[in-house]
Amino acid sequence: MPIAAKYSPREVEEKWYQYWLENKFFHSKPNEKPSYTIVIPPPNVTGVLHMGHMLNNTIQDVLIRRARLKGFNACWVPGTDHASIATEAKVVAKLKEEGINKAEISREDFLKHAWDWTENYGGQILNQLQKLGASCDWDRVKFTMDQDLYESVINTFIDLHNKGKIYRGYRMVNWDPQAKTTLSDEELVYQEKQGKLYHIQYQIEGTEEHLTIATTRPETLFGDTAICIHPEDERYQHLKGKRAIVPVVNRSIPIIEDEYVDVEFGTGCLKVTPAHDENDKMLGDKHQLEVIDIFNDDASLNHFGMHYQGKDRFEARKLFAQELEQKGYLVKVENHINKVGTSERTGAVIEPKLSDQWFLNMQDLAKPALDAVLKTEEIKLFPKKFENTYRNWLENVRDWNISRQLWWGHRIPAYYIGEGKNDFVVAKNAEEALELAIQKTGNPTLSHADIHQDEDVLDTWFSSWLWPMSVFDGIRNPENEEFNYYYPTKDLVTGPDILFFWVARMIMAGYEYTGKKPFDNVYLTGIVRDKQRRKMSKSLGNSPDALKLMEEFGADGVRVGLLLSSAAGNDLLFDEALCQQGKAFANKLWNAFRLIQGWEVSENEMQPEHSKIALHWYETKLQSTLVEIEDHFSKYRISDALMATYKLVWDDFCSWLLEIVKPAYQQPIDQQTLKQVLDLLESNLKLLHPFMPFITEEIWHNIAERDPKEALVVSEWPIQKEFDVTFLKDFETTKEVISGVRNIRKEKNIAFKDAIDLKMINNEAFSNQFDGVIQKLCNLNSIEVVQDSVEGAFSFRVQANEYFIPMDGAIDVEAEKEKLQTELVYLQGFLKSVEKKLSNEKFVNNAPEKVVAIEKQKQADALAKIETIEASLKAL
RNA sequence: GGGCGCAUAGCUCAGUUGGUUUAGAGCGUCUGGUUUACACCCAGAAGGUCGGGGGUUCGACUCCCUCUGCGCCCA
Repeated sequence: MPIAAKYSPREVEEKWYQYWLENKFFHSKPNEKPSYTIVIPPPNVTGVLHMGHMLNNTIQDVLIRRARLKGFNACWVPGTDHASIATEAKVVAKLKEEGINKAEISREDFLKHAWDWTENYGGQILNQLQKLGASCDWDRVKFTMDQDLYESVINTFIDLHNKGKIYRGYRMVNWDPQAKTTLSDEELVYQEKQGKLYHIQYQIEGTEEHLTIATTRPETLFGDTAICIHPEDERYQHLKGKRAIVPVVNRSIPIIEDEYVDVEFGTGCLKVTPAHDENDKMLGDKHQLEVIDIFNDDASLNHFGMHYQGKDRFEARKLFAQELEQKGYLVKVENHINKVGTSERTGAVIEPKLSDQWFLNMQDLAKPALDAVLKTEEIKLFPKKFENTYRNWLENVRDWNISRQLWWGHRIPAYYIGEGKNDFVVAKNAEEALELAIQKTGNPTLSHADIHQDEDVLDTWFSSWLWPMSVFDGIRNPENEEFNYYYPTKDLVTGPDILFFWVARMIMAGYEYTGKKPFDNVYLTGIVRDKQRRKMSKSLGNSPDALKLMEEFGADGVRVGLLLSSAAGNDLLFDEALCQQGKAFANKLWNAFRLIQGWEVSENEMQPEHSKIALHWYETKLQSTLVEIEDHFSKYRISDALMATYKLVWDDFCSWLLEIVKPAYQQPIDQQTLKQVLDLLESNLKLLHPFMPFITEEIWHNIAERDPKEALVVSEWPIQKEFDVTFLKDFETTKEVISGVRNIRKEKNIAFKDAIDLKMINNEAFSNQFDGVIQKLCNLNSIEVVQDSVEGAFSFRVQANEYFIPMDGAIDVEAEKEKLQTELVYLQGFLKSVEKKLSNEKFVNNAPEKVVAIEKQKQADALAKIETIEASLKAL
């Protein structure tokens, strides 16, 4: 049956993915084999597949498919996370479009909408991963809000609370006034903004004197409760112990002294607003200042803002500055660039705000996580350079604010009984909470109506940090068979941007709950950027449509394209040309198969010598590449592993082996050679399968009819055998000879179809084992060993050997001489550098013997070559 | 402001404890080629004083210092 000259991925990919699914090849159950587990970094339910996912999941698929071939029980657990902030924002926006206001519906109704949304869009990204070829165990799909995972999160909260690690604190948090929720430090984006520095006069109480402060936020003046000066500031000694009057507000506030004040900045007088600035809060605590919160939840001013009540903070700033100016309090205004924290999700400027939040004490949790990576190296980061970043964060770790003022997520299992700070219990459900509440208060008449659950939910990371455990139900049932079998997992593949939010915290949770690491290796991928090094983003519109890419280049082509340029930890500059390269490679492989498949077989034909030795060579080459690939994989150098395979298949298999064994036009091939070539092709397919799963499976089944249990996806990785390095080297020399002939043919315009003769002076005593190969690839009548230079011939040299191609017609003696001269000059330069080393006594005495021997060998080789060239020059 | 990292061919990157390297790969560029597997191809070639300066060493792309330019993380 003739097959198409061009490989067309579309139907092939669809067909084989279905086949793999039908035969449950991706499904894993515990068995006697060693496990190889990867849990997917759960993409969030709002997402669609983008280039980052493509890269990340291609790498995971390569690892898991290779593990499967290597005889592990490979299990890749897919799933998604609920992304409370992002999802809630999307649902709120969608409801708004439908004319529904979140504030006007119940929590229950809102959650119904959120679940609808999740069911409609949440699985989308997983379907797209299938197009990429991801060999996840789809029977194991998990979602962070599934009942079992939900319970795991709640149990963890209760446990950590009982251990005293979770506490309720009144703290300054990053408040997003648009989403009306708290953000973690990690969800902030600092942006430089052009602002102004306002210099404002405060009257000193009981005098006609003034002091001047400088502030970027005049509107917070309504919350001022002190002025602070540096105790040693010469300029302000007279202010000590006095009080100042807040302009317009007319409140009297103390002037305090603290070394915290930077005398160089602004005027050296600092206004202190403990409710609205982290540093001011610290000063406030130290000096027992009053705390005046002047903002509503949406960052408009409350009644403390007097006549600005209800006005937004930015509008109030503008208007208040005008009022201060009119009333003569504003001394001057300077331009000032400051870094402002904004919300990663909504873009709103963050308002520091004091509020009641839940915190997790990180001190004890951090210790084992730090040791595991840096001391015992139980967990390895690839590339290693991220260890410093990791250390830096963990050594300066701060308590984790785990509450979010949202509805979509795991609701905090705290139930309040009264108004007091400690009037609450933490329990699994309302029933248990009531019991505990009765115990705690000693009041048996309490009913459900008397307790109410915290309105807030937990940070999404508080569920994903359990992911490697909770997907196997390891939190609720730590002794279950699956958890024991699959955990610890093997590799985690993710981006360095979530090293802290997620990776470090998973490690903490792992040690806290199992005493074991959650994974052995963490592979941190680069960020996919465009050719101009810009991050791919929706707003820039520079991200290609992943699905369209796969349509254009095939999933295999895109996978190869992404991997080719993704050295571990380096950002990947994405260029469609790379996918084109991947596609071309698929086509090359396809055509190699077409060639082999098209051969007529002759049962009588004997195997030619050149085929026999070439096959032996390729077997050896494959073995040496196997070692190389293994080494690359052990260091997570996936792109190098791919490149080694790429060159093996394209250069060694297609360009060398197939050209050698290829029968003459319309001639049949002998059975033995065909069989061996097919075997080797099959080995190639195994090596390629992790990178290009679809086309390899397609060719695999075209080679022979096979049962599902013989499918490539579940076959076996080639066995590593001993191999002869010298033999490989000899072939490399042979290639040089062939190149030499080809060069002469090209330079002298000798058509390939014209057979020529080759004569050689065999100074190096090369074996003639590859003569048949040279003869075939160069179209030679004969190869003859001679003692002296051949006159009237073109010549070239390989090492100290000299080769001649006798040709009728004039030889350009001058050109030959010039060529030889160039070679000679280079060799003499080389020789000189070697001899310089060897004549240096210190080198000879100090360098290891082996190194000296190498230099001596270089010297001898160079001398032999020079001799050859000089002889040739003389002969001319 | 504190910390970390990077700088090698036009581009993207290798170069593993200093010594088989007057430096490698892929892509791109250039030259030639339809020899029926593949022009998504074949055969070749050119291209780098390893960011600048200094030092250690018999020997430095590799180690140290410094300058310059980029990047990242934290505050």
